[in-house]
Amino acid sequence: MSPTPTQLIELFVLASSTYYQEFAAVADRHDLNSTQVKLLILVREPQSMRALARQLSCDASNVTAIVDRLERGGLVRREVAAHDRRIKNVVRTPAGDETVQLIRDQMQATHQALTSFTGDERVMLATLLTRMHTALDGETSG
Amino acid sequence: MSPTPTQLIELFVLASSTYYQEFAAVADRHDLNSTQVKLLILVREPQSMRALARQLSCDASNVTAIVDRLERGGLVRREVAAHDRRIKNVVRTPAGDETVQLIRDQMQATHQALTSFTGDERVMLATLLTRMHTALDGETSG
DNA sequence: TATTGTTATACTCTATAACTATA
DNA sequence: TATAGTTATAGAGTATAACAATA
Repeated sequence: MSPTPTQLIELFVLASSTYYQEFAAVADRHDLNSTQVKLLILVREPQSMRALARQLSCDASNVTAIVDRLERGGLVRREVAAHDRRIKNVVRTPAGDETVQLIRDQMQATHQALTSFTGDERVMLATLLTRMHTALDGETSG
Repeated sequence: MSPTPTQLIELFVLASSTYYQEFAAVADRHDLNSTQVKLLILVREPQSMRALARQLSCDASNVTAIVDRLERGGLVRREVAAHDRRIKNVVRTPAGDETVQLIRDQMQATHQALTSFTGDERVMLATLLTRMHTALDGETSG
C-alpha cells in the first residue's frame, strides 16, 4: 500500500523529532544541552570560536557562553593561536574525548535503529535521503 | 557504493534539520514561530488548552501565551465549552484557516522534495522511516 | 581600519508556583 | 478536593551593540 505524500511527511517529521529528543536526553545525562554536545563533537579538531559560530549558525557571543560552560566542566580548553593572537582555538581535553565517547555509546542503540538495514536497503535509504536533502537545499537557498 | 552507518545518520540529520529550518522560515514570513504554527495546524478541530499543551509537550502556561499571540493576530479565538465552563476551546478563525492554507502552499515545494519519488521508492521510504521510528520509539521509552 | 573574542543587555521561550473559577 | 486556565516570575538561550586586543 503506497503512502500518501502527507503520510510520508508525517513519518519523516516523527522519526526526526524522536531522534532529536533522544539526542537531547543523552546530552542531559551529562548535564549538557544539545548545542553544547554539538560543539563538543565539532571540536574533533581544534576550531576557532568564530568557525564554531559559523558551523552552529549562531552568534559568536553565544559560543563564548557555550565554551565557558564546557571549560568550567573541564571538557575543553582555550588556546591562543600562535600565528594570530586574536584567535582562540577550542581544544578538547581527555575528559572531553571521554564524554564524546560515552555519548556515542549511549546513542548507539538509536543509531542502530537508523542503520539496521540490509546493504540494498541502506543504499536505497541513502539515495532517498540525499535526494531529499538536495531538493530541500535548492528550496531553502532560493 | 554502500554508505557507512555514520554517513547514513549524517544524511538523516542533515535532511531533517534543513526541513525544520524551512518550516521555521515559512512561519517567520507570517510573523509566527514554529510552535505557534504547530498549534495553528493542530486546531483543525477545536481543542482545549490542556489538550494542546499535551500535544506540544509543553506546560499549559505556555499555551496561554501562544494562544494570546494568535488571538491578537485574529487567527484563533477562545470559546468556553458549554458542558464545562472551566474549559476553553481554541477555534481557528477564517483568517487562521487562510494562514494555514498559505503556509501549506509555501511548504509545497519542500514537501514535494520529500515525496517526489516513484511508487516503489515511496513504499520503500515509508517502510524504512516507519522501521526507524518504531525502533527509536522502543529506545526512548526504555 | 578590519577582525576576534568578550561583555552588557534585552528579548524570547519555557517551567514552576500561586492564584481564580469552576466542577 | 480536583481540574482548567491564567498570572507572576525566574532561568536558559539567543541576538545586538559596544568594547579591548590584535592584525
